[in-house]
Amino acid sequence: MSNIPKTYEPQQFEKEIYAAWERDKNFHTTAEAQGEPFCIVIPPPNVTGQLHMGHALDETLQDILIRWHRMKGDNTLWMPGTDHAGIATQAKVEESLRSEGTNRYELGREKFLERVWQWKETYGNRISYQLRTLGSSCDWERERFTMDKGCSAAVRKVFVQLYNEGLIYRGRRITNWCPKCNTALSDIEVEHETEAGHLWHIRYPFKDGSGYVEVATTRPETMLGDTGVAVHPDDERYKNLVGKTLILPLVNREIPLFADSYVDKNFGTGAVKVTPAHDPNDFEMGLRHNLEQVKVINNNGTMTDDVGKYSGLDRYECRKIIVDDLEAGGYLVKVENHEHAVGHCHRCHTTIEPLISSQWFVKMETLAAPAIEAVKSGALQFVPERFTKIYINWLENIRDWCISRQLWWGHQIPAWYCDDCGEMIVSEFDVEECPHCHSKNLRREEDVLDTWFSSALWPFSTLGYPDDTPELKKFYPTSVLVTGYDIIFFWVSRMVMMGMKFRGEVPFHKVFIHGLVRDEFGRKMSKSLNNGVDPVEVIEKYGADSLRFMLVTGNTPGNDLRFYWSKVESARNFANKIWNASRFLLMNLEGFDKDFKPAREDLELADKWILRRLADRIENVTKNLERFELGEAARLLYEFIWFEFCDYYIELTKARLYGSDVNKKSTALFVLATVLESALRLLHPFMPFLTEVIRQKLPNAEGSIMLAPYPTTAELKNLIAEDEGIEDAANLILNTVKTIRNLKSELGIDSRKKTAVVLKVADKKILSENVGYVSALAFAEPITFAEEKPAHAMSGVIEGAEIYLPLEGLIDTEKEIARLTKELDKLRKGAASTSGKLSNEKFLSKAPAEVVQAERDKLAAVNEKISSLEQRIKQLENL
RNA sequence: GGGGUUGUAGCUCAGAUGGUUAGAGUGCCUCGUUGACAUCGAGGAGGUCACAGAUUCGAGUUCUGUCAGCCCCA
Repeated sequence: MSNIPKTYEPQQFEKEIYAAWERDKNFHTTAEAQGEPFCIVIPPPNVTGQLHMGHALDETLQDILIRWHRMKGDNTLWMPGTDHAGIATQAKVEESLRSEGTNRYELGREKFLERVWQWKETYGNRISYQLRTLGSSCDWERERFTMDKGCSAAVRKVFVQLYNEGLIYRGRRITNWCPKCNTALSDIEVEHETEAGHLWHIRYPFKDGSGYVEVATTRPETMLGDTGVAVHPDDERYKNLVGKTLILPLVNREIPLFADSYVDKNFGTGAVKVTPAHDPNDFEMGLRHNLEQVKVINNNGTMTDDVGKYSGLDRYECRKIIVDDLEAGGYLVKVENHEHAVGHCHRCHTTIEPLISSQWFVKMETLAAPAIEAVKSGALQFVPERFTKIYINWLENIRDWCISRQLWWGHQIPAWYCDDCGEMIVSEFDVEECPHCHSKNLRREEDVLDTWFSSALWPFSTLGYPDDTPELKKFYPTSVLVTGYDIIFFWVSRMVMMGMKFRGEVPFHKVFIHGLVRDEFGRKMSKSLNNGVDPVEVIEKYGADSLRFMLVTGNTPGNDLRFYWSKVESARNFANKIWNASRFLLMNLEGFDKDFKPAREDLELADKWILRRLADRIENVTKNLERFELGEAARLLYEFIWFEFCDYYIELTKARLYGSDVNKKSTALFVLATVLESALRLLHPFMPFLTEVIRQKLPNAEGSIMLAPYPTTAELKNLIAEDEGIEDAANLILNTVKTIRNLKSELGIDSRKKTAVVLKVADKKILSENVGYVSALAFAEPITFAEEKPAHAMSGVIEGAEIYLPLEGLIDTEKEIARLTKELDKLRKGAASTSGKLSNEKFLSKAPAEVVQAERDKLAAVNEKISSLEQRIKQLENL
């Protein structure tokens, strides 16, 4: 049996291990395979993007669930793939064109798309390969892309059906326009931020010269497009004035003063200028009151040609000049400071301009209803549950979804316009001839769909839809969706709506929500701050296992976490610990019989104890995995492996390993190997590489660990005896050890220096049978048993034993008395609180019997310790 | 304005369904390298669980309010 190198160097094996898994098709499954289906579809990363910490977290959580289920024996499928990310990808290619001194319009649509596909080919695989370095066990043979043939077919089919049912419509509406990205955006792609602005109060004179109305606005430049002034119908100040005509300053347009209950009487002057072409609320009012829509701002954020001297000015430049002109004309009453929410493009952060244009929309209300019901009925569950409310609240207040984008990279909308008869044809298949007038002068709609439209179909398009494939039958609905809370609206809700609509079932049963990975100061990692930590760099330095373990520990579902290099180091140290414990075992296994099986009666207390602890961990790790408490599961494994297995159990086997009794040595080795091997399997979903490498070296462990069964307590049935008292005995021994260590430290004795110990115990059985354990862990030798308290000695009292370090000459009696008195005070306080409870009638009558009994036991034990200490102190005082 | 969330050791965070002496990692202090590991071992200091009420025999945990931070929506 070969051993492993002295230090843990993940760089030496991670790539190789992954390649072997992939080569052996360990990630692949089929619809026909055995087992309960368990399926996760990956949240597709941007095809031309690169791995960031958010992906690393998302992937790690998914891979843990996937590997666990695969080991459990489920038919486990992790569907990988990437997203075409319309705006982001197009922006990158446009940027590269700009550096070449050209642009997409010069190139033309076809050539431009060729360039994007080229771009995708060049960078498109980078993200997939980076996911591999994390250890993600995706079924790569099934990798998909939102613009591949299948996904495109799904998009077309869905679009056409929704259109035919009247759920998709085209309309001239006011939409959020990004002047920089040069496209319309949906409502949720707009981020509102509070900005310090101004409120300009402007006089609008009546045509008949009978005075004026004062309006207040945050955007004076839009006044050029005003076609009315509105007041609240109940506003006494204006009641008699409604219906009169105003003259728009600077423009001299005649506009009506009208009443509409939308107006807030308490805001500004109670009179609001109405610009139907540049404000969504004004647009609605304009429709209600038949107001003209005068567009004064272009798509690129400059003023239109129809506004005289202001034409061509940038919108903010124009604002300044308008204000100056108003002031010069005597129209400006006052300017107030005013904070207000301003919409920004979530991609480029440019201030959004609401503009009227022809766009495509999805009618949401009928689609939202089943998606709400799915959650209310429990068919779909959020983990943690609190996100349910956010989801429902959003769906209940949903507005129609603007799905058209003025981009070229994406799914081009399957609609054609007949230039001869004006007919619009929406069709799943390309159209050559107008079905109405048979003209061939057809123009295809130039707009593409919002990227999220195709992502919304992801859970079934990747499984084969629109074809009715075996995979779709087997794996839909998928089991869990793992994603960040930031895309519940963008993605999760839309998948549920589309899933309900086109499959009649939820796309996934559970949505496991995680938070964001922040930098060490708690800031979002972002390009503009340049504070992102590259996971690839972390993997290169510390290994994927360490990164994964760091990401999953110390975190609860739905909460953000901070990235600290020290946390990665700590995870790496854990890996190193496992590595060295394994190395120790492998070293000792050399030359020993692999097939040795101990008889149950050969097992010592330590063996029984560690096997019990293992069984306990198997149970609790599994329970926490089931509850999606992955951090808690990881913590339990950390504690078990480091503290119980390494710090105690390994130390306790050394006497046998270095002794001459072959049977004893073999027994110890067997238990060591058994426990380590189980622990590796338990840990494998979290740290896949390390566990694989080590397990391959262990005897009786065949094949890849990722295909081995996940540990169950049933495996240990033959080893774990039902004898009572193991836990108590172990506690007595470990407490004795801790006390001796403590006393030695108090005396400044080197922890490894052998020291004589005297024990005074009522029941000698456990300690005398296992005195070797105490000796090994506490470096105590010789250990003797006494009936009397030795006079010159440091002492410690625990439940069931008194411990003495008889070190005449080293003991300062005064100090020792002081130390024991302090200890005594502490115990008395504890006893007082316990007996207080026990003398409380209400406690005795209302608390459950076992709680009362526990308190009684506690008091008895404390009292025993107290009297022992009191005697000891008296004894010392009489010296 | 509505909703959510967080407030526990110097720092970062765990603490299901109320009952532990409130834990871990990291940092700090003391000591320790001949037999797995200094990426380590032994010991230690460090907490009015934001604040105020309420419920309860019993509250870090439940409820109400206050304060502070963060997020989402309007």
